[in-house]
Amino acid sequence: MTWLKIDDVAKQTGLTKRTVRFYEEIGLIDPPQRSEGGIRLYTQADVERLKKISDAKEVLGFSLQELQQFLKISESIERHRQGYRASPDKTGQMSELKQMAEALEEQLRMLKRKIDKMLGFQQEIESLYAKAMQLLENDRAN
Amino acid sequence: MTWLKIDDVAKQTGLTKRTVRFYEEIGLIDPPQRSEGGIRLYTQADVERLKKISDAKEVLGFSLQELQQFLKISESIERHRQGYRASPDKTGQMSELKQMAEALEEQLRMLKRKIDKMLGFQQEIESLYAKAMQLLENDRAN
DNA sequence: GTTATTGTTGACGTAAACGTAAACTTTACA
DNA sequence: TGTAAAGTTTACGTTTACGTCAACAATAAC
Repeated sequence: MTWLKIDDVAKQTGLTKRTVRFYEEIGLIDPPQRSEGGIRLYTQADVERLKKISDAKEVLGFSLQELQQFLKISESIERHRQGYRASPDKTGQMSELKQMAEALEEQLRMLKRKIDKMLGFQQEIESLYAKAMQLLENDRAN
Repeated sequence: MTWLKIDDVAKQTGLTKRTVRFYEEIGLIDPPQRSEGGIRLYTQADVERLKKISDAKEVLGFSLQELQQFLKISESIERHRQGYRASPDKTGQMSELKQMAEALEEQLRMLKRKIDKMLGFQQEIESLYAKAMQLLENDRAN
């Protein structure tokens, strides 16, 4: 296992060291391993998770709170899947799962709306770009 | 011409009255007409512009500064098109236009990247949703 | 083995994007 | 025409998401 220190992580993710520590502070990522002296040691998996978080934040426009929510949902479903929490509380699990499913449906609706609007903007920008090019060509013709 | 007051605008756009005034304050929208007594009077066009701004902010994740930049580009191109600024400074106009075109290309690249990542997330969420449904069905079978 | 890096924990600072409260004016309407 | 509702400005408050010291500890490099 090859360990990474916070500066490597920062370089690989594009986040700052401060941000990485901050994400740990607010519980967005689990506290990583530590060296004897107390220095944070990350794995490549940690880096991937951070990359994903960074992407999700940038692309989906999620706040860090929403991201926490979303990550909790994913993990909860994975946990259910792996049979963890074979708790006696069947009914509780069921209603929990239903809530997750509803939340996911909501996310999907949101995403689709956003993608649609993005495609709309893309069209618009392309049209603007075409107009700009046309103007430039007209000028060139003189 | 039928005038709208700020509360109507707020309701139509989904923004708050404070936000509408704030956008005016920072120059994101032009100051609207005023009544004799000094009350802001908006047109439907103002509402549409605000809706667009709101969409762009939400969907593109632009900061208000970036939005200003973007709006300036659109307007600048429209102005060029309509022959406004038939200024004697040909060369200046050209290089301005070139800059706009480059900025637009940059925006397009960014948009495409975002759309791609969004589609990726959509896949992922759909897969999560499928897993959740499967779990629910398994439970139902008991 | 001693410096130069790099890391750690506080703690306070800050920019963006509004929210909120106060004090006052303008409109709407019964 | 008087009063409630809606609007205005001014100004300070708040939340989010980090940035930026400072003071000290641990590693790395020579």
